[in-house]
Amino acid sequence: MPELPDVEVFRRALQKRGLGRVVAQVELHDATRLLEGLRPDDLRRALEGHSLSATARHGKHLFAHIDGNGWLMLHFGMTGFLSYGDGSQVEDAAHVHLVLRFRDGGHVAFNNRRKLGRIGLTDSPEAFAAANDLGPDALTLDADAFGAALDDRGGTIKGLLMNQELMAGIGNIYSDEILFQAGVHPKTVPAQLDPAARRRLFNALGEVFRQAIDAGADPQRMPDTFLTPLRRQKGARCPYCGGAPARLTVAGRSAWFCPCRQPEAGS
DNA sequence: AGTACCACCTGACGGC
DNA sequence: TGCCGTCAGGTGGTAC
Repeated sequence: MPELPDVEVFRRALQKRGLGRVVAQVELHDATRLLEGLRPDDLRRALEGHSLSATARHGKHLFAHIDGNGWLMLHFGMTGFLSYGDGSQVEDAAHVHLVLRFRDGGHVAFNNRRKLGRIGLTDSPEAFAAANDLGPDALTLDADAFGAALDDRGGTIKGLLMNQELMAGIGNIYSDEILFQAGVHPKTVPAQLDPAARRRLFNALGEVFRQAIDAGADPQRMPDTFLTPLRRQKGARCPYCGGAPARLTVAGRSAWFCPCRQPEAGS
């Protein structure tokens, strides 16, 4: 799930349900891999007795400000999400690796089935982004900065969009959706895209993310012009031209696209 | 600079 | 039903 829109939906939920609540207890389960260097005690010391006082997001990373004590960082990998409860009972506990139990009796749980996510502490989201070579959040780019990011770039536009050092937040699913809406083939060489195509991509990025966030990042609630809900669906048809979506491997990932809406450059 | 492949994990799904 | 291969929305290392 977790690309920029998904994480933004998680952030809004945390903002609504976590803000101002005091963490009484930090519970870790089989979380060594997720902590990576951080000791369980560091996390407990940072959080216990403190309230969550703000939320932030940079690309696919979610941050929660710990009142007077730095920031908690969560990265969701391919399978992570947050769940909430008013009581002590944690849903799907087998895949929950971190629980923040609030003083008021409720909790928030970090569910991460495949354990490909990360839990960390940082001085600030900005410091974290800088230390981890993350480019600007994809939703904060303006058209000029986006266009310039394509200059002198080889490889594929799909690979470029997913490069977190250039812009943070776009992953496999949404790179396909942005390319589909913009009518650009995933293997196009970035430097060869003309200004009009760059403008279409920039606009598609903003529109796709805005609409996906509005849909709660749930494919079933996305506009019927979206390709995302049609992935891997037998007999699916392109909502624009009726053609059959196809699959290719691009930049090592599975790319879905519409061959008639997104013709290969030069063809 | 960019890609290919492997690794990390735990499933879900399709074919036989 | 069971077994097996393949694939999965992320990222990091290494090799080319």
